[in-house]
Amino acid sequence: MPAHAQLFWEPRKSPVQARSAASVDAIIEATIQVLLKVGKERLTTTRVAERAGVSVGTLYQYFPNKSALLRAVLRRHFDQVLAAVEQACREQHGHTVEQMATALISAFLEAKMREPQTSVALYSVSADVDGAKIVKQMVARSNQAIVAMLATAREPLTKDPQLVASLLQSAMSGTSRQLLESGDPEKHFATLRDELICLATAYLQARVAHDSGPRSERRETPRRRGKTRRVSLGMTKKS
Amino acid sequence: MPAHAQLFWEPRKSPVQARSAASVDAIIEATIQVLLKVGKERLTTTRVAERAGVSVGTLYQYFPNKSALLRAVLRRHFDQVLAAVEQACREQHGHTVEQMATALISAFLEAKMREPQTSVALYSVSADVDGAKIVKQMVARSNQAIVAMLATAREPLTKDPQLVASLLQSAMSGTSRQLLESGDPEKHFATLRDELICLATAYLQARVAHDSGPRSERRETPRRRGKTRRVSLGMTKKS
DNA sequence: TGATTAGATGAAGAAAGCTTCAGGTTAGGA
DNA sequence: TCCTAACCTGAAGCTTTCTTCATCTAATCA
Repeated sequence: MPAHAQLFWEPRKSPVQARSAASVDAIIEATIQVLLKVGKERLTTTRVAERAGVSVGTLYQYFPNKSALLRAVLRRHFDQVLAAVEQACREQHGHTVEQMATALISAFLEAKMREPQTSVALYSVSADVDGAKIVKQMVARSNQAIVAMLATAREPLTKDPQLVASLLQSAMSGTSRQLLESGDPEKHFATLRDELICLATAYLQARVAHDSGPRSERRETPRRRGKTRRVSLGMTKKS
Repeated sequence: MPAHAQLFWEPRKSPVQARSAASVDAIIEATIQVLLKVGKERLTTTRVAERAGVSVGTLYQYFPNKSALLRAVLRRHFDQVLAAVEQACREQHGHTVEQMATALISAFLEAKMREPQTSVALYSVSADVDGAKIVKQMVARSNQAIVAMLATAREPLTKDPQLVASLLQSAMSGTSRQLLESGDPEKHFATLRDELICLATAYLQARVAHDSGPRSERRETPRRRGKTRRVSLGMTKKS
């Protein structure tokens, strides 16, 4: 019985020597490569191991099972996107909602599109590993960042910031998914991004001061800039 | 060799007698029930068959394999949602964009939420069966309907209708997904729906010609409009 | 250098589920 | 009634992948 806490989840063993850390990384990298090469259906732990240049046994020394491995890959991916979003939000404190929308959406989409193939492949993986749970955590943190940013907007929001952030989030994920699965993400990237920015901006400006009318309030159309495209993903909190 | 065209895809055999037609339906129904009861991972063809009250052999008489069965279930689900969307779009011809947004979103969300559990479960199924392909077809048809509707709007669009429809679509799917996976869809339904309507309306109005003075019928809320800030991040797009 | 722990290996055990097919039933026309 | 086609049955073959574990090698430290 090993001494190190042997919890039955994620990393089975924590790297102590350098080589092991290298293995873990190689394994995760290999997983993505195998995924892209043979697809989710034919991704086996053995294949991943050999691609990583280690044996299956080694793989199982760091990941209790295939599922955990896949989850680790997912987490790493989302972490990268989240980091981009959080940074963008931080940088926009005190700006206008339009600037915020632009920065937020640009950062998000760009992060998601850094490796389109991978992003797409991970959608399918997500379903096999309760990815929804991971996504939920990420979305929660992402929402936090967005809410914090919106709170500092030049124009004060009239609506529950959580709700607004949630909608933005939904619109972003929806659009990015649509984009990624459109067959040729690169091609529509700029168009969709600009249109999404327009959408977000219009929405935010509709949720800014100018009265407390519940909704459906007729608002003058926001300044037009950028083009828009898709939407998706949402996150609700108890109001 | 059977006489009936034995193409190697979807329905393996077409019902001739009444009992077989009943079987097909029972099988699809059973699939959903098993899915909800034991989850995607433990859904087996045998289990589906016994739940449907037939034998596995019968199942395989109508579906070439498990995948095709799942695809059939997916299709049926999407068809229902699509039907709701198409009807709503048809009914809104000639109305204002706000009315359109309201009707479209209400119809879509309501259809998706008719059986929340099922909708959620199908997300995971989708990944195992190239659901993206099916979704793509559905989205295409849905987009058609939306574009056709927008073309008749009281306020003419200034942007590529396809693009606008696409964004709306993305925003809707994104939000509905968020809603469904939020743990308690019922609870946030109304809130998210209304907010999404606000978002869509704001967006559409931003994509409408604001200069055409002709009576626009909608005029309430003569609030002060213009503090439109100028801020322009490098975003100049060529129209 | 020797002892001890970390890390690596990979053949093989074990489990499962998909799919088939040879043969039995039922419906409906002649 | 008889016959044929449509339809149903379900045990078992077949394939495949996950995961283990006894054993070996490489570091680290005294």
